[in-house]
Amino acid sequence: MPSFTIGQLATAAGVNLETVRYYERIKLMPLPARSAGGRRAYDEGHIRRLAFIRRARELGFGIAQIRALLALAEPTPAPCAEAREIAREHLDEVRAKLADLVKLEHILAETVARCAGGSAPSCPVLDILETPHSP
Amino acid sequence: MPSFTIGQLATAAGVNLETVRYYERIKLMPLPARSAGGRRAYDEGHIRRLAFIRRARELGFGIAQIRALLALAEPTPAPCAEAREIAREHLDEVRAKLADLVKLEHILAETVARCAGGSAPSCPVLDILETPHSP
DNA sequence: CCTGCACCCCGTAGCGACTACGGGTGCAAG
DNA sequence: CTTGCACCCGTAGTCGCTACGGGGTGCAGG
Repeated sequence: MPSFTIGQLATAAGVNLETVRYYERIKLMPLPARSAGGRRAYDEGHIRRLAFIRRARELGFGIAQIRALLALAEPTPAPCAEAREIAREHLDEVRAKLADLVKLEHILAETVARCAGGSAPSCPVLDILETPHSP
Repeated sequence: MPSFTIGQLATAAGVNLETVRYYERIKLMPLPARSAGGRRAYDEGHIRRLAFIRRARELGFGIAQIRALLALAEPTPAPCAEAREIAREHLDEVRAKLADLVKLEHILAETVARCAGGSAPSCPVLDILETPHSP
């Protein structure tokens, strides 16, 4: 039975060590066994769970969503519809953010481009900030 | 000499009242005059400054960047080049986020689409998260 | 005049998702 | 045995607000 320290677990899953302790505090990771000296002892199950969490975070899922996904991953009977629903909601959020960011990119790019001409009497960057609502 | 309460200022600039007090605490907004009863008394200059801040926040500038932009906006002959530089850096950040979000959208959309077929033996959503085993 | 109400005062704590700090301890190599 | 790293723990800081609670102020209606 191979056992891992928190540092080994963190490295294996590609997560900051402090973050592992944080996940333990918020009960996203279970309390592991302890060595004689009081150190956390993890197994491969923990590594897989933490890797799952890390991947989900990379994909922008929130902690609450990850909790739900982990709960679905546990029991066997077809949770696919529920998992899809969580992912679909998240996708909607991502698309909304994306749309906002695209608009923002246009405004900023245009403003910066207008600035490139040299020393105008007034600065387009400051101008756009002094003007209420999008041009 | 028209004078405004904090509530009027907040409404005029389209900002939450508590946010105005927060901006005062972090010295983004100056300490205003006070009425006999101890209430904050603002003028149009404050409204313009707060509106500028709000617009910059809408465009995703951070507080530190806004501080820099406000410093540039204050002296009369605005050094346009410096303002452009701040905006250009911010644009780079926005574009980086945008690129990440686009990738994310693809992965999620594809995953959710694969799920739509009905009750598959394994769930694509959980699969992509690299299905771990019981915790 | 008095009451009721909206508005304002202030300090503090909470959000999400970590990250950092500081002082103390376990363990293995030299 | 001693060095030095990895780990232990609790707490506080990050960003940009938002909420809460227990008061005080100012003004209109009765």
